[in-house]
Formats: sequence, structure tokens, C-alpha cells
Amino acid sequence: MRALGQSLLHKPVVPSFSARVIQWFSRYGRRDLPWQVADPYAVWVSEIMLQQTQVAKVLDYYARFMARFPTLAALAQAREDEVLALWSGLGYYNRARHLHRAAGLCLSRHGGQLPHTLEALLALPGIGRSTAGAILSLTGQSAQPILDGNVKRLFARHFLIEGDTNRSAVQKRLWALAEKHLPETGFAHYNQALMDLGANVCRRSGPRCDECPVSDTCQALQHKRVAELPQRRQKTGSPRVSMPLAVLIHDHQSIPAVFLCQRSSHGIWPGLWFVPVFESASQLDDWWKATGLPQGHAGEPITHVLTHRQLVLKPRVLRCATRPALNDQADAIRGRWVNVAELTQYAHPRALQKLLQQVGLRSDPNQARLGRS
DNA sequence: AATGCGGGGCT
DNA sequence: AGCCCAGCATT
Repeated sequence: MRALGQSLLHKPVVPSFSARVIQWFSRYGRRDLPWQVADPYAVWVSEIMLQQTQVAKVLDYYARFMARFPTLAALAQAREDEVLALWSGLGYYNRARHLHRAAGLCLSRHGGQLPHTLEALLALPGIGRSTAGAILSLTGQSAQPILDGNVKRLFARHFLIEGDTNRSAVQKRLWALAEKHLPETGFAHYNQALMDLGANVCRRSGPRCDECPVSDTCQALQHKRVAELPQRRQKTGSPRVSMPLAVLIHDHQSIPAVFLCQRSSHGIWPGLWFVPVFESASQLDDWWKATGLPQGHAGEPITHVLTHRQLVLKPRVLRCATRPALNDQADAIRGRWVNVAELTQYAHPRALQKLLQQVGLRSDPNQARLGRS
């Protein structure tokens, strides 16, 4: 067009992150929801309800709730029973109790309305930083960032934030991003759009990157790592269990054999054969002494992950040229020597294989062939 | 049937 | 900083 414009804009410029988000909202965002109003009370109620339920279900409950408690004062004056009754079916009833309690506090502390500062909102039960930010920003009161689960996912992907998103260090980075990209104007639409994008476009599984207004700058998409973000903490618990083991091997007549015993029908690897397992290192020591075996040596611990626990296999290893004499103490655990070539018939395999590899025995289940590594 | 989820409260 | 909540969605 104009000469000036052409000279300055000879390269296409990518609009800012927030500009693209807002642009998307103006085209595709829902703007007809009943809580999309300037009333902080209405936004508050909806935000609490939406924390736990999908929009479709909230619509129904929200309408009934607001019909009965159209104002904060009406809610504050109600009995908790009645609030809970209207909440019935939404679940997470503590949130209804908090809502009710907070309404009472607004009456006594804030002249019957929700406070207008982040600090005062955060002091109310059931309102955390994200909900407080939503109340202030969606009503246009002040520019505050939000960070709900959907936005966390979007940010973690777009800005390639690695690490468990619930860890405080990661949360910090995400909040910093939320602050950094919050626009000075249009923040209400921007925040609303972020939540909608996170929920419906940047979905946990099956994200619709082709519909995303910021896919051009999405680092996870560029690196093909959308599916693996956000990272969650590794599954809870799976306690580490120490498993002292006696690994006895002999190479008599060049056919290696391992001392195995059958596991009970309960617990780990029921009925399968494995090297002798002991409750504790001292029990292993006692048994070892009682059998009259030579010292042996401690092998490297091996971690073996099961569904519900991590086994730390702690082998004590003895490898001899000939079959060592085991006195009747060995019988107490009903063990027997098994040629390595026959292991596959007994086999619980992966853990055993790892162990045997570690002491220099290689067992190949397909070839049933073994040798020194 | 089992697992994952997520904002906020609580310790 | 980390655990718990409690019920639905997802796998």
C-alpha cells in the first residue's frame, strides 16, 4: 500500500502469542455462556463449578443455583444444607461448602461483595491463585494471569516446558509464562480463550494442532513431542523393595548351571523359578554361612520395575568351576541346580536374565545357548 | 476394570 | 513441599 508500510514491513511478522489467541477467540470462542458477564459473583460460581465438571453439565446446575441464589448475599444467607442440595450431583461437595463459607466472609469482611484484589480473594476458602485470577480478569477488573490444568498443558507444549507440571519449580515457570504473555488489553478474552484452547484444541490426547492458532510457534509440535507433554510425575509410590539374592553358578563339565528354587504360589512371580530370595541381607548371610559355601562377592544391584513396586535386586554371587557342595541347609529352601540351557522352561526371565548377564552368563531364550559374555 | 486427572486445602 | 480429596472421563 503505502511506501512507508512497505519499507518497514518487507518481512511478514508473526503476531504475538496473545494476539493470535485473541484473534482465535473472536472467531471461534464461545461468548454466549450465561456466566460470561461482568458480575464477579456469577464468574466465581461458574469457575468453582467448572473446576470439576464439563460445561454441558454445569449449564444446568448453574441455572438452578443462580435462580435460587442470584446474589452473593442470597447465598451467604442460605443454610448450608440448601446449598449442598443444589449442588447435589455435581460432586466435590467441599467446594460448595467453601463457596458458602466464602460468601459469608464476603458479607462480614467486604460489604457483601467479592473483594477486588488478588490478596483478598486468595484469603477466601476455595479460591486459589488461578480462580482468583479468573474472577478478576474475566470480569475485566484487572489483568491477572490464570493457570488451570488446560492452560498448563498448552503452555507446557507450546513453550516446551519439561518436568512434572505439579512440581513447584515447574509451576513457577508456567506462572511466569502466564504473566509474560498476558496482554494489557483484551485479557478477559485472552484468558477465556486460553482455557478453551486448552480444553478443546490442545487436548490431552488427540490434540487438534491443525485448529490451533499458535501451532506455528509451538515448540512441542516442532519437535514432535506433543504427545509426551506435559510430563506428569512418575506413578505414585511404587515403593522400592530390596531383594537380597543368592546367585550360585557352576561351570561343571562346561555346562553352566544355576541354583534355583520355586517361588510360592503367592506374591511376586508365583510358582516360577528364581534364584533364592531372602527377606534381608542378614538372612542371606545366615543362610550362606549355614550352607558352608565360599564367600562369593556382592554383585551390582539391579532395579527391576513391576507395576506396583520397584525391586532392587541385590545379588550375592558365587561362581565356581565345579558344583559346590551344599549341605542340607540348601534343601531347606528346596532348591535345585538347573542347566542354563534349560532355563527357558522354568523361566521368569527378564529379571533372571539381567542377573545372569551381570555375572557373565548370557542366556538366549531363542537359541537356548549360553556362554561367557 | 483400571487409571488419570487437577485446584485447592491441609500438614 | 508433598499428600489428599472424590468422582468423572478416558483408556
